[in-house]
Amino acid sequence: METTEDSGNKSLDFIRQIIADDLQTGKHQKSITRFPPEPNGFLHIGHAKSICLNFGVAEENGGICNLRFDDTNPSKEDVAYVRAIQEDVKWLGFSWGDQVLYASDYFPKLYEYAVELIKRGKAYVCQLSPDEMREYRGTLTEPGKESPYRNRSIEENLDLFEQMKAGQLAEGTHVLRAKIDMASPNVNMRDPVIYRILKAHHHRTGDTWKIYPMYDYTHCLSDMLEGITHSLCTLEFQDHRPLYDWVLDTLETPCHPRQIEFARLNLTYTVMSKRKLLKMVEGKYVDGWDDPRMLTISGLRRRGYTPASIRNFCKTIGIGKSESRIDMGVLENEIRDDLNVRAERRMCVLDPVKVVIDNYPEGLVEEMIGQNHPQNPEMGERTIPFTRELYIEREDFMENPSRKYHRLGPDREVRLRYGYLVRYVSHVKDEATGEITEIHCSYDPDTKGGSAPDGRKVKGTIHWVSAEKGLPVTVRLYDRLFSVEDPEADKDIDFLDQLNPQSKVVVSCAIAEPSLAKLQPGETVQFERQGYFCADPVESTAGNPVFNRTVTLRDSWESKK
RNA sequence: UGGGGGAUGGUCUAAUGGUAAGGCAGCGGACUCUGACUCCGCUUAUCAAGGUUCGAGCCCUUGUCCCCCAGCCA
Repeated sequence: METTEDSGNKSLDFIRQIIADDLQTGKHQKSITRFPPEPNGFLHIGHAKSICLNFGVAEENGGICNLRFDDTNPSKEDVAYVRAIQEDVKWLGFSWGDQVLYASDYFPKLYEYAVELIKRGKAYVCQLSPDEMREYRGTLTEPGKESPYRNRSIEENLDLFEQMKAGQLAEGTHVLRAKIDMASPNVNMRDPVIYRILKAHHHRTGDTWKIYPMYDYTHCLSDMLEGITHSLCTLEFQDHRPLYDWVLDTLETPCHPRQIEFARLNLTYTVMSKRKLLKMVEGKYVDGWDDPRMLTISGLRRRGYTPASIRNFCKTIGIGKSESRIDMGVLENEIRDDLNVRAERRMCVLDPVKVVIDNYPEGLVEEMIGQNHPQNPEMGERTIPFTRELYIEREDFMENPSRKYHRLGPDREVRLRYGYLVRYVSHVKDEATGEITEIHCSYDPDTKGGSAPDGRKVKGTIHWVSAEKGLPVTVRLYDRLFSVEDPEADKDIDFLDQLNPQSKVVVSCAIAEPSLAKLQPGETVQFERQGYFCADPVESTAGNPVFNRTVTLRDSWESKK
């Protein structure tokens, strides 16, 4: 077996080096890896890291990466998850070998290996209760005690194991244990359970099996059976590596995959464990696994994140062995980068205030021309109807603007993007509320399209939508799901108490340029000055699209204020 | 107080005995029909103390702090 010790923390290079060495020495012809999710929940951004790593290194070395479901605990698993996981991996842009693999496909072989273990005197059936077993296991500082059932004869073990398999014994009464060392300083080696009785319906094998193998026993053998060369997993399995190796060594298997560990992903302002995500879904704290606020792959997809942005994110954070918490801003930067080049621009007013162009003819509709992308003429252009009454963003007008404010205000001239230069005339205010209800402007007919023939410049360009031709839309603005950087930092506070009440804001009076009516669900556009918005692929009302905000634009005005 | 890991700016990653580099964040500036994008500039780091060496983030010694492990979960 491999005895090489890890050194240093540069896991990716470490992994690459090991693989390169193994290939060069002829130990392996190509590298075969696997991505082994348990189908007990949806995949999240943390899995994406593992997916990119496993599929990535296989690709780099002309090998393949298997998709294998680690479905050894039927009580937690479901076919719905199996389906969703496959979709998510595909969507991320990866493909596995000829077929999807399942640990449950190996149940017969795994059983044979267990019998072999018993025959070699390396496993025994134990009747200690769970409580007793915990007692016998010892503690972190004290060695365990040997089970009174440890030295049964091979024949008796074989017979009992057969009875377990046949369903003749009750759940919790008997388990099969590896006979290793109850005094091992590594508690994982203190005669770990390798099979338990579970009379649950399995989503693939039905009621065939009454006993199910444990992870530690299953994983190494599954890897071996598939000819996996490098088995990449997260840090918490480091203590399990001796057991992984013990099973393969004891069984003298024809090949022996090498387990290498790396740190799992943590992000600020979110939680990552499936257990917690499940709690949020079941407790209806979110609308489902694909709620756009969730950092699940399907949530991110619905939110408008692209596969490329997630792959780039995984590349940029790297692989290491030290626990870290990546700033959410890194992920957000990746999606901005990607969407900036591919999303078409549109105008949409989220918080409208009416503007009347006093000197613009009533009833006239002019079709203005807007570039779909300011840096890429190949993306074409669209027309935008301009009318006497328009809406602009409420925050684009200020009664008493500071010198640094470049938008509309008393005595100011600004450009309506792709429209006209307009000058402030007056504004109307609701006496009772103090709210501005209407702004009157005059336009310069010589500035159609937005540029002045006399070459005069204006500092501000604002976006607008025709009041009469505009398309009402629903937009959902998302803030971070949690209000604190590390929702799990304080162990006395439940992470659910850290949920951010502002995490979802629905804007129903938004109005957008009419060209948005043609947008397909799932497509993303940039609402100029507002951010990137994805037409919700799940929810959409005919003629009144629902948009999820993917991410905001950076706004230096915000920081200058 | 057992075992296994880890520690480089605010954050993440690189530098394998030879000028501590890059991304994100931050700050300043240029440009701009998006206060976006783009471009330019700047601030900030080797856990500590010893040792080896011409030279140490890297090697050695001793500490400190952090994470994981006592499921019939994975």
